[in-house]
Amino acid sequence: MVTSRRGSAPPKAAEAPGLRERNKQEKLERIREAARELFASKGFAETTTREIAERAGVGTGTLFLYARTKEELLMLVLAEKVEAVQEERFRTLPTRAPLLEQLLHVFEGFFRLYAKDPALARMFIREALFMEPGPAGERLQLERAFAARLAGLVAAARERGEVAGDVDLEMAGFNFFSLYLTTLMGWLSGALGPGDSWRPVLERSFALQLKGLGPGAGTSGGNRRRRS
Amino acid sequence: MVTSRRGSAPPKAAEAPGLRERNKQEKLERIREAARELFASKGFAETTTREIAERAGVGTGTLFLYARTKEELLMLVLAEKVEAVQEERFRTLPTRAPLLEQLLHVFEGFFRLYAKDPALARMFIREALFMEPGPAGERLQLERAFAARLAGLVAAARERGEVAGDVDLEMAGFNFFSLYLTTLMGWLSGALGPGDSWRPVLERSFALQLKGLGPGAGTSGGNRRRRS
DNA sequence: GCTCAAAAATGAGTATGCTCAGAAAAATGG
DNA sequence: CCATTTTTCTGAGCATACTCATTTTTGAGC
Repeated sequence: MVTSRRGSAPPKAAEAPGLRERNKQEKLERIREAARELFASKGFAETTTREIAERAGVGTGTLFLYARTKEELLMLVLAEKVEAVQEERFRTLPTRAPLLEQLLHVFEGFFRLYAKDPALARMFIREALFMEPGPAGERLQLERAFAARLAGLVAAARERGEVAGDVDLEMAGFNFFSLYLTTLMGWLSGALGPGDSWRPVLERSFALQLKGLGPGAGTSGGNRRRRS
Repeated sequence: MVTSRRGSAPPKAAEAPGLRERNKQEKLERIREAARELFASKGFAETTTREIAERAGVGTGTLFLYARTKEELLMLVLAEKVEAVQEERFRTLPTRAPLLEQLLHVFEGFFRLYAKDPALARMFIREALFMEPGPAGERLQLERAFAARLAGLVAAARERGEVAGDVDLEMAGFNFFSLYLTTLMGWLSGALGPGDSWRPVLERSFALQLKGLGPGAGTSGGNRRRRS
């Protein structure tokens, strides 16, 4: 038998970290942390990749083994948090509340996250929307999965009788996602007026999607106005 | 009075080209043309600013007096065309057709334009959405103006009785713009399946916005289904 | 025409994202 | 324990977007 100096942990196939893999994970974490700190303190454009490498204690070239571009470093930093927020929001969903309220509950999480550093968030959204898909088409998967979850909310609302039986669930999910995304971009660009709140805008946008434009609809939202 | 050598054209305040202004316009046009040709033949990333400068017959530094960044060169090339398409589409609007048809008429123009070079179009949309506003906030103005025109279409439809009297016109314009934008981005990213058509997607998305989700709505689109 | 101030153009220089040939480190095998 | 192969790391170097001190051009007053 080969002498293994620290015999305590023979590598098992199922969960064999292996020195190599462990080092890689550690390095990735150091890079992530360095990027997070620098982006937060100096901003994205003002941070150089060399700084990040130095702070993470790796060579400048090494950085680009873990992220193909500077923008991917930003993804590394934020994608994690976005996913966490998504999970948390669906976990704490008020399952008995009306659809509109549920949707606002979900999206509020994202707005709150992005509010912490709107400039950085803006860069992140820009990248998330337009990044070239890697070997696997990761980027699209995430959006699709999210739209599907929204469709799930609509499906549940249909069960409750809040929604007509013949609506296309996938399309409904897509539409809500779309309205959210555009509102978010406008908000991050300061187009809603500086410091203005996203909430009433998103709420009215969603309400209009729920109610529709047709003259047949009418009373769903509450206040109707006189025809001129 | 000052001696003006070619006395035929004393500079008038209203429309005084002036040698300076004329040269500037000419140079801008040369730059625009050079950028257009190179972007079209080699792609955006593969084209260097030096190439554009050389082809336009100006110094490399001069380029950045006319466009602050390489991306603004792309705006220079495409914004013009987008505006032209917008005008043309509203001019040829089928004023008696239903709202859905009118909307598709307008947006078809954009999709057709972008279809000529989807990769370039993608870069353009990316820039148009996320460019820092210059001294004046040009970028936002354009989108607002466009959304306002859409709101105008909805207003006209309301006159015709196609749309309920109590809908928020501005919000309706915003929602249609939003649905268009997201569909466009998905299409340009190839998320609708490669070579797939944008039309049915956009049509269904708009139809859902017109009809709404509520169980009260029903008959607007035509075919209604029984509740299960 | 000549002089001079203002505007515009220039291209050598700078900063920085990213590459790649070679070095170092880890696994593998005897 | 050493030899060999495979994987990972590295930083000098490259490409190129953009800057800025200097030069050139324009137009007005005399």
